[in-house]
Amino acid sequence: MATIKDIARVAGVSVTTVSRALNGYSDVNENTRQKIIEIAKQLNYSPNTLARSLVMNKSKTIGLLVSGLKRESSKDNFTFEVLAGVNQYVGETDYDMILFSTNSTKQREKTYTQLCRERRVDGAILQGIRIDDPYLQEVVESDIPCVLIDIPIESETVGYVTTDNVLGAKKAVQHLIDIGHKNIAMVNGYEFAFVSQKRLEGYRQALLEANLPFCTHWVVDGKFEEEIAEEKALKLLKQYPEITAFFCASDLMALGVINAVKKLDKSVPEDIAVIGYDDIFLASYSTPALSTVAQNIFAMGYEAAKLLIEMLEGKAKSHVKILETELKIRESTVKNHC
Amino acid sequence: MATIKDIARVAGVSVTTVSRALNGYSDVNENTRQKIIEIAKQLNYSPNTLARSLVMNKSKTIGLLVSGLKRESSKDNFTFEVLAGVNQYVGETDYDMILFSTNSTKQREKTYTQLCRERRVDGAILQGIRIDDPYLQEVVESDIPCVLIDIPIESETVGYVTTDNVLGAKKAVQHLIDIGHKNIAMVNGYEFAFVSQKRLEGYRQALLEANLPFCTHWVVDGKFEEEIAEEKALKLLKQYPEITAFFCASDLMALGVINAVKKLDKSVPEDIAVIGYDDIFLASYSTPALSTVAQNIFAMGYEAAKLLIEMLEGKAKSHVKILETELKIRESTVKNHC
DNA sequence: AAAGTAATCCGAAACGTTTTGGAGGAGAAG
DNA sequence: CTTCTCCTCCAAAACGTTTCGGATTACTTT
Repeated sequence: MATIKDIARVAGVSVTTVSRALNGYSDVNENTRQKIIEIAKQLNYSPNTLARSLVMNKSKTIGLLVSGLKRESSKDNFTFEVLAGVNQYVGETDYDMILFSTNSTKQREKTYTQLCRERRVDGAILQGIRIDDPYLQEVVESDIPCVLIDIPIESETVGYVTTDNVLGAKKAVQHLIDIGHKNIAMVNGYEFAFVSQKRLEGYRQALLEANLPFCTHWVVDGKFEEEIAEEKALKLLKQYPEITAFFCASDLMALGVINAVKKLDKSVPEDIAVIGYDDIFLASYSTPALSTVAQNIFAMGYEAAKLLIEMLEGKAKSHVKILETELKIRESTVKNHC
Repeated sequence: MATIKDIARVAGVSVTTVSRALNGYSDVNENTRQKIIEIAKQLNYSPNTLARSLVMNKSKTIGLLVSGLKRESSKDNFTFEVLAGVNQYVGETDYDMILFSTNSTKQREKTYTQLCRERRVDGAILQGIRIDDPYLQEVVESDIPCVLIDIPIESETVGYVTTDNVLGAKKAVQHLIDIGHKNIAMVNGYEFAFVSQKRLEGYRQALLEANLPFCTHWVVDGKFEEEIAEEKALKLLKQYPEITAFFCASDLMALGVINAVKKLDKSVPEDIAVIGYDDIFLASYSTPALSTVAQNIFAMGYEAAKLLIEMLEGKAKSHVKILETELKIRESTVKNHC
């Protein structure tokens, strides 16, 4: 493969000149530059990024660290959409993306930090990492610039992007209230999840502002899983028949709740209204079509990449980016006739 | 960041010895080795992959070239599952994966080959590239080892993985025949797609073996799109009311066909049976649940990565891998009572 | 005692770039 | 004629590794 040396030899100049010509420095004569470019083309020259990175001490590469890259995770394509978003922005720059995933058989006992350091990525984006993952601490404490998705940690080298979960939840619950519901239960995700805490807060706020009582017994954790949500909702409905609406912290769980309702021979939305969160693909296809709070996950990936690269280039004004959500009203919520 | 030199200095040996110690060569005393390893740990040493790659002339990196990494492609999560599969296998080795996508704004006018050469990937996997994409030719003609997904090209440096599309289609159509259908139409993808050609072949074989007529008017192209399939099916049903079953080259198109049937106030599967191809996530969730030919797309990614890395290490026996498909019978096909 | 062998180590070159600190020459200004 | 400035170029060092071809020492074998 042709190198800069080959070009230098053919052009009868030094490697320095070739390097500077190709990189657009001004201290090389325009004629020489053209000649060099021409020769480079003829020799089908591609610069060796490895060598360049080595000497420049930066690789123009960012790492995407995910943990949800398993077969099963295609149900909610959260991971995929983040990835697509990151990829989109990265493609608009001269950076490339390298993918690290934990679900590798742990035979290679390497931490994220080691992977990042070895591959000399300039920065990293972390997605799907649990808040209690020891690696999270490690990465955050290392000097590798990184941006987190849906985990609010901020420092000199760390930023994050998330959505306005409080407001999103609030809008959903307010919608339920608007259409006449007064007894609204919530199926949350799980206690330690940042988004769960925020969505609970939104739920609470909406109730309080409408002068409705907030009752902790009406809030259950569904662990973001369809089956668990179904089970919990079933219990709740049996115990508190006055409940007429559910706010769920994920669409998948909302589908579970709908199943529960059906099992009791009631129907959605006539007897019980259900609203989800996420706007996964399935939401618009299920029957009844699911009302939900849409998060633009693609945008989260995009913004995460943007933020990271801005940080790397030293032109990030802020280290956090909060995206908006959008209420999507479909068939699973409708005016309450009670 | 600590380098091999730092270790050498502290240990009082040469860099050569450190390198050889760390890489497990036998010509270094076990005591020295232990001391070196100890020091390496203390200094929190991580090898610089860039430098290593540069001198070894291989990067232990493979490139995944996809074209379908757009927001919209989350409907059929083909791309995602391939990626997950590739990632899975790669994670089991000491390789890493770097992602290239064409949907980058073309401001960076670089071809795949250039990207691969610049980043010095050892090999590449291509997915979602159209058979008439000029880059395909370029990559295949270059000396970069690569494996293609669903494109049957084979050479010294090129391999591919695909599923047995002829057999898959045949099984689907035979199933329709088994349950009593005689007038079976097909909605294919598009003419130049390799898989479309094969599935058509399977359709034809099944008909012939059952002594049913093969009629080209009953085969239409839906371009793998839901709406187009719906439209074409509508026309077909109006023109040939004797049709009682559809074999579709993708699940998405099958959903379109079901819509068409509904528009004519007929029902699936009672009036018209429909079978799809792919087994996308939606297939099992739609009503009626869609019978289909399942492809293990995750496995395709996995096997592609496996094949590529075997090729790179010179221990690939064959350059092609053909995976099996599985017929999944759900609600959209049922015994024909006509 | 000489020669051979095995174990352990090391110097230096190489990989392909970028960058630093000038060098050489031509023309302009004094 | 001398000095300055500008333009164009270059030699060499540096980045962090691996590897080739010995070199040294100690021990065995003749």
